[in-house]
Amino acid sequence: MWTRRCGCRQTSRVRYDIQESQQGLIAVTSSLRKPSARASIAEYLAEAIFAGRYQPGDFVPRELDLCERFAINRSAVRSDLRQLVDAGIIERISGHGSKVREYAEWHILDPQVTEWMSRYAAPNPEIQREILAFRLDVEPYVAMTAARRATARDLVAIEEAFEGLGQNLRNASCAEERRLHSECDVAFHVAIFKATHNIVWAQLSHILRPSIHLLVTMSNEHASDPEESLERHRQVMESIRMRRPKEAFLAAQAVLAGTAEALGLEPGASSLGRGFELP
Amino acid sequence: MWTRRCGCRQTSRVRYDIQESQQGLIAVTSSLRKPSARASIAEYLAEAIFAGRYQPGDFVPRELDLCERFAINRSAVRSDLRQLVDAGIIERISGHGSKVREYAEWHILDPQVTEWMSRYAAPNPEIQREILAFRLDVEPYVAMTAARRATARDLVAIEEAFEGLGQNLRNASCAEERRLHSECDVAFHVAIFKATHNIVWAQLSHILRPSIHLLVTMSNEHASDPEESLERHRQVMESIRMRRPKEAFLAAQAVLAGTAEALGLEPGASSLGRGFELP
DNA sequence: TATTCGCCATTTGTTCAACATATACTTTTG
DNA sequence: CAAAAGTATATGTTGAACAAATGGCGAATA
Repeated sequence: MWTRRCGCRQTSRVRYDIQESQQGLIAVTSSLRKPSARASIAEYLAEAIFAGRYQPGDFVPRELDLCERFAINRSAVRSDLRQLVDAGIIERISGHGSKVREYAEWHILDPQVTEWMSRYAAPNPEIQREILAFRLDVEPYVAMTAARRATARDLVAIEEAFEGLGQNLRNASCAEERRLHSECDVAFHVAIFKATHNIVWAQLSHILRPSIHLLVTMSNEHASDPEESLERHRQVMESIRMRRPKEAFLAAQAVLAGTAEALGLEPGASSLGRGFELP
Repeated sequence: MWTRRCGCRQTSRVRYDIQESQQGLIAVTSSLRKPSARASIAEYLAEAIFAGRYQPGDFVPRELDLCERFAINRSAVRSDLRQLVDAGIIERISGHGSKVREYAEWHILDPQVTEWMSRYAAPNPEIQREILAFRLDVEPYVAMTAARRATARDLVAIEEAFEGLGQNLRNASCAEERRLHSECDVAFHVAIFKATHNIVWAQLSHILRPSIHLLVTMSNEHASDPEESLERHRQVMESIRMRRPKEAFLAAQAVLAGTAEALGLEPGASSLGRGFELP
């Protein structure tokens, strides 16, 4: 007779719910309420990997173990693992296991990956610094382009985000307020990328998310003048509205200057910015 | 009794091999030799979608149909469809079908997607033009950055690609030669992106593939002077070697100028290039 | 007549079972 | 001692059945 090794009975499901919460997992769905919305293994593993509990070269638990831990069948586990493979995060070696790939091989431009990065923030600081360096490179130019091409509709999006930025600025104490502020910050920059009316730039806006999120988190500690930051954002917005590309370039640089410092990156290291006499 | 609706016998498998080849599919593996390397449904659908046979809003065949056509089981089909979902190309609607998403929603920065784009080329020309516009925006700056940061090892990669570019330049008649030339062209530009030593830029190098591929295809018709193009590439390489950022910027612009014209994009439209007095 | 409710067909989502294949380690045998 | 054979363990593939979601059709109803 073949003894079951994967499928789990309802009893064991409850058992694992408890077991996992002791290990500090992300919230496992209250399985009794809505059994359809199953806990995503991809989500769990992404969190674990981004947090560094599994590092490049490590092997994540094998399929059958994940089946047990999450009281789920193998097909579902494999489906979720597939997502990590498509994201370039893990590599499946037949007959051996699933290995975490090197950071450089991750598809960090994939929206799903950037979402994980912002959600489970502070992945390895190295990638964060790379992304911020990239932002320092391109954002001034993106703002400049937006100043040339932005339509009225684009301005609406930018302005709405800016308004939200101002409203959620005051009481940065509560967590919810901070989250909203972060959202608006992201929305503001994304709206500018979209205003370039180029599909590549627009998609690149996704990679801002993690670094902006990290920045908002850090700015709580360093606590630079929020009023000043808001004013700098306003400068960017106004320059775009007035169709003044050069001013937009400078204003965007100013916005990033402070944030770069907070992360220990000097603005002068910008690869695109140097070598030019600014207009 | 439950009648089988998905799984197919070996007989039906042969049947579909023939049927599909009549429709001009990509080569279906000679199923008798190596049954392990199964025909990828993802590959087939990607080709069909990129070729425009399924357009945004259309529904691709349902799972069971794909099972039949490719003589494969449903799990495999679902696994492959998952890949297209992760690429943002299709959207699965429970109980309805799998719909092709709008071009703007595709994850065109995903390496897998860019590979499909270059392989099955000529997706919608719109995206191609967007990508080239993006290249016009950033490549000069990337070359400039590379000129500052390139190591000796980076130069080796750049030079090797350049050598291959020269060797496969002469007889552009045969398809294999053209393919090699295209490969080297990609390798050359990718090496420069890598030389920036920024993970984001390095990954962005993937999006070169489709536009370079298209360019090589078109250059067969327009037939601009290949010697001249090679010389321009050499200029970029030398500028990077000599650590002359400004020259690298200009040389890269020159390389792209001709290619832009071939695609009906004026270099002056570059969003990053304008507004500055070049050094 | 128009509208809403509920049934039904279709299609994707989940689960379970069994076997095939690839890889690493171990044991056997020359 | 080394090469070959075998074994343990993991992922890969296949097949079957059921569950859930969606859309459309039709009947009951205001």
